[in-house]
Amino acid sequence: MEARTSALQREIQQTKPFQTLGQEALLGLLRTTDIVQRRLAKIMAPAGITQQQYNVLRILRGAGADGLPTLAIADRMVERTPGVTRLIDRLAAKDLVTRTRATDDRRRVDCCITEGGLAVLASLDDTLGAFDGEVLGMLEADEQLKLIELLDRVRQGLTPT
Amino acid sequence: MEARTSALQREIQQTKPFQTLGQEALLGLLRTTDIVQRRLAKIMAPAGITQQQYNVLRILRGAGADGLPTLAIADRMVERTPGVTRLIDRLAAKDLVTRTRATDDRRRVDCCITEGGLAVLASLDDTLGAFDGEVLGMLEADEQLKLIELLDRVRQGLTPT
DNA sequence: CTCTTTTACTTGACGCGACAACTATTGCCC
DNA sequence: GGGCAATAGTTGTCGCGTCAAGTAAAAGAG
Repeated sequence: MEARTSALQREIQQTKPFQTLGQEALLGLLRTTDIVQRRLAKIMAPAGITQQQYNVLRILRGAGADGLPTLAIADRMVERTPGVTRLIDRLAAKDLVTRTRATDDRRRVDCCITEGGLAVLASLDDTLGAFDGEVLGMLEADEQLKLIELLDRVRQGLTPT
Repeated sequence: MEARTSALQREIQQTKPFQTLGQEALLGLLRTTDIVQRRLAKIMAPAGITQQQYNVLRILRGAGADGLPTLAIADRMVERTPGVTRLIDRLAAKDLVTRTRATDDRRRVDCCITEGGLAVLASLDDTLGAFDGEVLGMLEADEQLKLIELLDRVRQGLTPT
Protein backbone atom coordinates (compact mmCIF):
# COMPACT_ATOMS: atom_id res chain seq x y z
CA MET A 1 0.00 0.00 0.00
CA GLU A 2 1.43 3.37 -0.95
CA ALA A 3 1.59 6.33 1.41
CA ARG A 4 -1.70 8.20 1.77
CA THR A 5 -2.41 11.32 3.69
CA SER A 6 -5.12 10.48 6.13
CA ALA A 7 -7.74 13.09 6.87
CA LEU A 8 -8.80 11.12 9.89
CA GLN A 9 -5.35 11.05 11.37
CA ARG A 10 -5.21 14.82 11.39
CA GLU A 11 -8.65 15.01 12.92
CA ILE A 12 -7.80 12.97 15.94
CA GLN A 13 -4.28 14.36 16.36
CA GLN A 14 -2.80 10.94 16.12
CA THR A 15 0.93 10.76 15.60
CA LYS A 16 1.28 7.20 14.43
CA PRO A 17 -0.17 6.20 11.06
CA PHE A 18 -2.88 3.54 10.94
CA GLN A 19 -1.53 0.05 10.71
CA THR A 20 -4.26 -1.23 8.44
CA LEU A 21 -6.89 0.20 6.16
CA GLY A 22 -9.47 -1.69 8.14
CA GLN A 23 -8.47 0.16 11.27
CA GLU A 24 -8.82 3.47 9.56
CA ALA A 25 -12.15 2.59 7.98
CA LEU A 26 -13.53 1.38 11.29
CA LEU A 27 -12.46 4.50 13.11
CA GLY A 28 -13.78 6.65 10.30
CA LEU A 29 -17.11 4.94 10.60
CA LEU A 30 -17.28 5.44 14.35
CA ARG A 31 -16.23 9.03 14.14
CA THR A 32 -18.53 9.98 11.29
CA THR A 33 -21.51 8.50 13.05
CA ASP A 34 -20.55 10.23 16.27
CA ILE A 35 -20.65 13.58 14.52
CA VAL A 36 -23.94 12.78 12.83
CA GLN A 37 -25.49 11.76 16.12
CA ARG A 38 -24.47 14.95 17.84
CA ARG A 39 -26.13 16.91 15.07
CA LEU A 40 -29.25 14.82 15.28
CA ALA A 41 -29.42 15.30 19.02
CA LYS A 42 -29.33 19.06 18.47
CA ILE A 43 -32.11 18.89 15.93
CA MET A 44 -34.34 16.86 18.22
CA ALA A 45 -33.65 18.82 21.40
CA PRO A 46 -36.02 21.74 20.69
CA ALA A 47 -38.86 19.25 20.25
CA GLY A 48 -38.05 17.89 23.71
CA ILE A 49 -37.25 14.39 22.56
CA THR A 50 -34.14 12.32 22.04
CA GLN A 51 -33.08 10.26 19.05
CA GLN A 52 -34.35 7.07 20.58
CA GLN A 53 -37.66 8.61 21.46
CA TYR A 54 -37.93 9.87 17.90
CA ASN A 55 -37.16 6.40 16.65
CA VAL A 56 -39.94 4.89 18.75
CA LEU A 57 -42.40 7.52 17.61
CA ARG A 58 -41.54 6.82 13.98
CA ILE A 59 -42.09 3.13 14.48
CA LEU A 60 -45.42 3.74 16.16
CA ARG A 61 -46.51 6.12 13.45
CA GLY A 62 -45.77 3.42 10.93
CA ALA A 63 -47.76 0.93 12.98
CA GLY A 64 -50.94 2.96 12.74
CA ALA A 65 -53.91 3.06 15.07
CA ASP A 66 -53.57 -0.47 16.42
CA GLY A 67 -50.23 0.30 17.95
CA LEU A 68 -47.56 -2.27 18.70
CA PRO A 69 -46.64 -4.37 21.74
CA THR A 70 -43.49 -3.32 23.56
CA LEU A 71 -41.37 -6.22 22.37
CA ALA A 72 -42.29 -5.63 18.76
CA ILE A 73 -40.94 -2.12 19.10
CA ALA A 74 -37.77 -3.41 20.68
CA ASP A 75 -37.36 -5.79 17.76
CA ARG A 76 -37.39 -3.05 15.23
CA MET A 77 -34.80 -1.14 17.16
CA VAL A 78 -32.24 -3.92 17.72
CA GLU A 79 -32.61 -2.89 21.29
CA ARG A 80 -33.04 -4.67 24.61
CA THR A 81 -36.45 -4.70 26.22
CA PRO A 82 -35.68 -2.89 29.48
CA GLY A 83 -34.55 0.15 27.59
CA VAL A 84 -37.71 0.26 25.54
CA THR A 85 -39.96 -0.05 28.57
CA ARG A 86 -38.42 2.97 30.16
CA LEU A 87 -38.20 4.86 26.91
CA ILE A 88 -41.94 4.49 26.61
CA ASP A 89 -42.41 5.41 30.25
CA ARG A 90 -41.02 8.82 29.38
CA LEU A 91 -42.95 9.18 26.15
CA ALA A 92 -46.13 8.30 28.03
CA ALA A 93 -45.28 10.87 30.69
CA LYS A 94 -45.17 13.47 27.93
CA ASP A 95 -48.45 12.16 26.51
CA LEU A 96 -46.84 11.30 23.20
CA VAL A 97 -47.90 7.66 23.43
CA THR A 98 -50.51 5.63 25.29
CA ARG A 99 -50.14 2.16 26.74
CA THR A 100 -53.00 -0.26 27.13
CA ARG A 101 -52.92 -3.77 28.51
CA ALA A 102 -54.21 -6.05 25.74
CA THR A 103 -57.45 -7.85 26.62
CA ASP A 104 -56.84 -10.96 24.54
CA ASP A 105 -53.41 -11.58 26.06
CA ARG A 106 -52.93 -9.81 29.32
CA ARG A 107 -49.13 -10.09 29.17
CA ARG A 108 -49.02 -7.75 26.23
CA VAL A 109 -48.95 -3.99 26.45
CA ASP A 110 -49.90 -2.21 23.26
CA CYS A 111 -48.31 1.15 22.64
CA CYS A 112 -49.92 3.72 20.43
CA ILE A 113 -48.82 7.16 19.28
CA THR A 114 -51.06 10.08 20.25
CA GLU A 115 -52.02 13.20 18.32
CA GLY A 116 -49.36 15.00 20.30
CA GLY A 117 -46.80 12.43 19.25
CA LEU A 118 -47.72 12.85 15.61
CA ALA A 119 -47.44 16.61 15.97
CA VAL A 120 -43.94 16.31 17.39
CA LEU A 121 -42.88 14.15 14.47
CA ALA A 122 -44.42 16.58 12.01
CA SER A 123 -42.55 19.46 13.61
CA LEU A 124 -39.27 17.73 12.87
CA ASP A 125 -39.90 16.62 9.30
CA ASP A 126 -38.55 19.67 7.52
CA THR A 127 -35.40 20.08 9.55
CA LEU A 128 -34.58 16.41 9.32
CA GLY A 129 -35.23 16.33 5.61
CA ALA A 130 -32.87 19.25 5.18
CA PHE A 131 -30.32 17.53 7.36
CA ASP A 132 -30.06 14.34 5.41
CA GLY A 133 -29.74 16.42 2.30
CA GLU A 134 -26.88 18.26 3.95
CA VAL A 135 -25.13 15.17 5.20
CA LEU A 136 -25.01 13.53 1.85
CA GLY A 137 -24.83 16.73 -0.12
CA MET A 138 -21.12 16.24 -0.48
CA LEU A 139 -21.70 13.07 -2.43
CA GLU A 140 -23.05 12.59 -5.93
CA ALA A 141 -25.95 10.19 -6.33
CA ASP A 142 -23.72 7.39 -7.57
CA GLU A 143 -21.42 7.87 -4.60
CA GLN A 144 -24.34 7.74 -2.23
CA LEU A 145 -25.32 4.45 -3.79
CA LYS A 146 -21.79 3.19 -3.41
CA LEU A 147 -21.74 4.19 0.26
CA ILE A 148 -25.03 2.45 0.86
CA GLU A 149 -23.73 -0.66 -0.82
CA LEU A 150 -20.46 -0.73 1.08
CA LEU A 151 -22.23 -0.29 4.40
CA ASP A 152 -24.70 -3.04 3.48
CA ARG A 153 -21.81 -5.39 2.80
CA VAL A 154 -20.09 -4.52 6.06
CA ARG A 155 -23.27 -5.30 7.96
CA GLN A 156 -23.71 -8.55 6.12
CA GLY A 157 -20.28 -9.70 7.18
CA LEU A 158 -21.14 -8.78 10.73
CA THR A 159 -24.73 -9.73 11.42
CA PRO A 160 -24.00 -13.08 13.05
CA THR A 161 -23.04 -13.09 16.75
CA MET B 1 -33.47 6.74 -10.04
CA GLU B 2 -34.48 3.19 -10.92
CA ALA B 3 -36.01 0.78 -8.43
CA ARG B 4 -33.49 -0.84 -6.11
CA THR B 5 -34.02 -3.55 -3.57
CA SER B 6 -32.88 -2.18 -0.29
CA ALA B 7 -31.11 -4.52 2.10
CA LEU B 8 -31.62 -2.02 4.85
CA GLN B 9 -35.34 -1.86 4.36
CA ARG B 10 -35.63 -5.58 4.93
CA GLU B 11 -33.43 -5.36 7.99
CA ILE B 12 -35.61 -2.88 9.77
CA GLN B 13 -38.87 -4.38 8.55
CA GLN B 14 -39.91 -1.13 7.07
CA THR B 15 -42.87 -1.20 4.76
CA LYS B 16 -42.43 2.08 2.97
CA PRO B 17 -39.44 2.59 0.69
CA PHE B 18 -36.93 5.34 1.50
CA GLN B 19 -37.84 8.67 0.02
CA THR B 20 -34.30 9.71 -0.75
CA LEU B 21 -30.95 8.05 -1.12
CA GLY B 22 -29.60 10.35 1.54
CA GLN B 23 -32.13 9.02 4.01
CA GLU B 24 -31.10 5.47 3.30
CA ALA B 25 -27.41 6.24 3.49
CA LEU B 26 -27.83 8.05 6.78
CA LEU B 27 -29.81 5.22 8.31
CA GLY B 28 -27.32 2.69 6.96
CA LEU B 29 -24.54 4.60 8.61
CA LEU B 30 -26.31 4.75 11.95
CA ARG B 31 -27.28 1.12 11.84
CA THR B 32 -23.89 -0.18 10.76
CA THR B 33 -22.14 1.70 13.51
CA ASP B 34 -24.66 0.49 16.03
CA ILE B 35 -23.86 -3.10 15.16
CA VAL B 36 -20.13 -2.45 15.26
CA GLN B 37 -20.42 -0.82 18.66
CA ARG B 38 -22.30 -3.73 20.13
CA ARG B 39 -19.58 -6.07 18.93
CA LEU B 40 -16.90 -3.84 20.34
CA ALA B 41 -18.67 -3.70 23.68
CA LYS B 42 -18.66 -7.49 23.79
CA ILE B 43 -14.98 -7.64 23.01
CA MET B 44 -14.12 -5.19 25.77
CA ALA B 45 -16.44 -6.60 28.42
CA PRO B 46 -14.20 -9.53 29.47
CA ALA B 47 -11.41 -7.05 30.18
CA GLY B 48 -13.80 -5.18 32.46
CA ILE B 49 -13.72 -1.93 30.51
CA THR B 50 -16.01 -0.06 28.18
CA GLN B 51 -15.28 1.42 24.78
CA GLN B 52 -14.79 4.86 26.21
CA GLN B 53 -12.49 3.61 28.90
CA TYR B 54 -10.52 1.78 26.22
CA ASN B 55 -10.34 4.98 24.23
CA VAL B 56 -8.94 6.89 27.19
CA LEU B 57 -6.39 4.18 27.90
CA ARG B 58 -5.24 4.26 24.28
CA ILE B 59 -4.79 7.98 24.41
CA LEU B 60 -2.83 7.75 27.64
CA ARG B 61 -0.65 5.00 26.28
CA GLY B 62 0.17 7.24 23.35
CA ALA B 63 0.95 10.08 25.73
CA GLY B 64 3.71 8.14 27.47
CA ALA B 65 5.05 8.50 30.97
CA ASP B 66 4.29 12.19 31.37
CA GLY B 67 0.59 11.58 31.08
CA LEU B 68 -1.94 14.16 29.96
CA PRO B 69 -4.14 16.69 31.73
CA THR B 70 -7.83 15.83 31.82
CA LEU B 71 -8.90 18.43 29.30
CA ALA B 72 -6.30 17.33 26.80
CA ILE B 73 -7.81 13.88 26.92
CA ALA B 74 -11.28 15.30 26.42
CA ASP B 75 -9.99 17.18 23.37
CA ARG B 76 -8.83 14.05 21.68
CA MET B 77 -12.14 12.39 22.27
CA VAL B 78 -14.46 15.13 20.96
CA GLU B 79 -16.04 14.72 24.32
CA ARG B 80 -17.27 17.04 27.06
CA THR B 81 -15.20 17.45 30.19
CA PRO B 82 -17.63 16.19 32.82
CA GLY B 83 -17.79 12.85 31.13
CA VAL B 84 -14.05 12.48 31.07
CA THR B 85 -13.67 13.35 34.73
CA ARG B 86 -15.99 10.56 35.75
CA LEU B 87 -14.61 8.18 33.18
CA ILE B 88 -11.23 8.61 34.78
CA ASP B 89 -12.73 8.31 38.25
CA ARG B 90 -13.66 4.76 37.33
CA LEU B 91 -10.38 3.95 35.65
CA ALA B 92 -8.57 5.22 38.73
CA ALA B 93 -10.80 3.10 40.95
CA LYS B 94 -9.63 0.07 38.97
CA ASP B 95 -6.00 1.23 39.24
CA LEU B 96 -5.66 1.50 35.49
CA VAL B 97 -4.65 5.15 35.66
CA THR B 98 -3.23 7.52 38.26
CA ARG B 99 -4.09 11.17 38.76
CA THR B 100 -1.70 13.70 40.19
CA ARG B 101 -2.27 17.37 40.76
CA ALA B 102 0.40 19.22 38.74
CA THR B 103 2.82 21.24 40.87
CA ASP B 104 3.53 23.96 38.33
CA ASP B 105 -0.16 24.70 37.77
CA ARG B 106 -2.33 23.48 40.56
CA ARG B 107 -5.46 23.62 38.44
CA ARG B 108 -4.20 20.83 36.25
CA VAL B 109 -4.59 17.14 36.98
CA ASP B 110 -2.25 14.90 35.04
CA CYS B 111 -3.50 11.44 34.21
CA CYS B 112 -1.13 8.59 33.54
CA ILE B 113 -1.69 4.99 32.55
CA THR B 114 -0.43 2.33 34.96
CA GLU B 115 1.19 -1.03 34.31
CA GLY B 116 -2.21 -2.56 34.92
CA GLY B 117 -3.72 -0.29 32.32
CA LEU B 118 -1.11 -1.25 29.77
CA ALA B 119 -1.74 -4.91 30.52
CA VAL B 120 -5.45 -4.48 29.88
CA LEU B 121 -4.74 -2.87 26.53
CA ALA B 122 -2.30 -5.60 25.63
CA SER B 123 -4.89 -8.25 26.47
CA LEU B 124 -7.23 -6.76 23.88
CA ASP B 125 -4.81 -6.21 21.02
CA ASP B 126 -5.23 -9.55 19.30
CA THR B 127 -8.99 -9.73 19.48
CA LEU B 128 -9.39 -6.19 18.29
CA GLY B 129 -6.94 -6.69 15.46
CA ALA B 130 -8.89 -9.72 14.36
CA PHE B 131 -12.10 -7.78 14.63
CA ASP B 132 -11.21 -4.97 12.31
CA GLY B 133 -10.00 -7.54 9.86
CA GLU B 134 -13.40 -9.20 10.11
CA VAL B 135 -15.41 -6.00 9.79
CA LEU B 136 -13.75 -4.98 6.60
CA GLY B 137 -13.07 -8.47 5.38
CA MET B 138 -16.07 -8.20 3.11
CA LEU B 139 -14.43 -5.38 1.22
CA GLU B 140 -11.48 -5.43 -1.15
CA ALA B 141 -8.68 -2.99 -0.44
CA ASP B 142 -9.85 -0.53 -3.06
CA GLU B 143 -13.35 -0.64 -1.64
CA GLN B 144 -12.01 0.02 1.83
CA LEU B 145 -10.24 3.06 0.45
CA LYS B 146 -13.41 4.20 -1.21
CA LEU B 147 -15.34 3.84 2.03
CA ILE B 148 -12.71 5.80 3.91
CA GLU B 149 -12.85 8.51 1.30
CA LEU B 150 -16.63 8.74 1.27
CA LEU B 151 -16.77 8.95 5.04
CA ASP B 152 -14.07 11.62 5.03
CA ARG B 153 -16.12 13.67 2.63
CA VAL B 154 -19.28 13.28 4.67
CA ARG B 155 -17.42 14.51 7.75
CA GLN B 156 -15.99 17.44 5.87
CA GLY B 157 -19.43 18.56 4.84
CA LEU B 158 -20.51 18.31 8.44
CA THR B 159 -17.71 19.51 10.69
CA PRO B 160 -19.05 23.05 11.20
CA THR B 161 -21.72 23.56 13.92
C1' DC C 1 -56.28 -30.49 35.60
C1' DT C 2 -52.14 -29.46 37.73
C1' DC C 3 -47.03 -28.51 36.95
C1' DT C 4 -43.48 -26.66 34.25
C1' DT C 5 -41.92 -23.68 30.57
C1' DT C 6 -42.16 -19.84 27.74
C1' DT C 7 -43.43 -15.27 26.74
C1' DA C 8 -43.90 -10.35 27.72
C1' DC C 9 -42.65 -7.21 30.42
C1' DT C 10 -40.97 -4.56 34.76
C1' DT C 11 -37.58 -3.26 38.28
C1' DG C 12 -32.94 -2.48 40.22
C1' DA C 13 -28.18 -1.27 39.85
C1' DC C 14 -24.43 0.70 37.25
C1' DG C 15 -21.80 3.12 33.48
C1' DC C 16 -22.02 6.82 30.20
C1' DG C 17 -23.19 11.41 27.78
C1' DA C 18 -25.25 16.09 28.10
C1' DC C 19 -26.10 20.50 30.20
C1' DA C 20 -25.70 23.78 33.98
C1' DA C 21 -23.69 25.57 37.96
C1' DC C 22 -19.80 25.84 41.12
C1' DT C 23 -14.76 25.84 42.96
C1' DA C 24 -10.01 26.64 42.62
C1' DT C 25 -6.10 28.67 40.26
C1' DT C 26 -3.63 31.44 37.32
C1' DG C 27 -2.97 35.40 34.31
C1' DC C 28 -3.74 39.99 33.00
C1' DC C 29 -4.69 44.81 33.23
C1' DC C 30 -4.02 49.12 35.07
C1' DG D 1 -1.03 44.58 43.92
C1' DG D 2 -6.26 44.36 43.78
C1' DG D 3 -9.87 42.94 40.95
C1' DC D 4 -11.67 40.37 37.00
C1' DA D 5 -11.59 37.30 33.43
C1' DA D 6 -10.04 32.92 31.62
C1' DT D 7 -8.67 28.15 32.56
C1' DA D 8 -9.04 23.41 34.63
C1' DG D 9 -11.86 20.49 36.86
C1' DT D 10 -15.71 18.74 39.84
C1' DT D 11 -20.56 17.95 41.10
C1' DG D 12 -25.71 17.40 40.34
C1' DT D 13 -29.49 16.05 37.54
C1' DC D 14 -31.45 13.56 33.82
C1' DG D 15 -32.06 10.35 29.81
C1' DC D 16 -30.44 6.06 28.03
C1' DG D 17 -28.18 1.27 27.52
C1' DT D 18 -26.80 -3.11 29.80
C1' DC D 19 -27.21 -7.09 32.59
C1' DA D 20 -29.49 -9.73 36.08
C1' DA D 21 -33.65 -10.79 38.60
C1' DG D 22 -38.37 -10.85 39.33
C1' DT D 23 -43.62 -11.01 38.14
C1' DA D 24 -47.51 -12.26 35.72
C1' DA D 25 -50.08 -14.55 32.28
C1' DA D 26 -50.52 -17.99 28.63
C1' DA D 27 -49.14 -22.58 26.59
C1' DG D 28 -47.78 -27.12 26.71
C1' DA D 29 -46.82 -31.88 29.12
C1' DG D 30 -48.43 -35.74 31.39
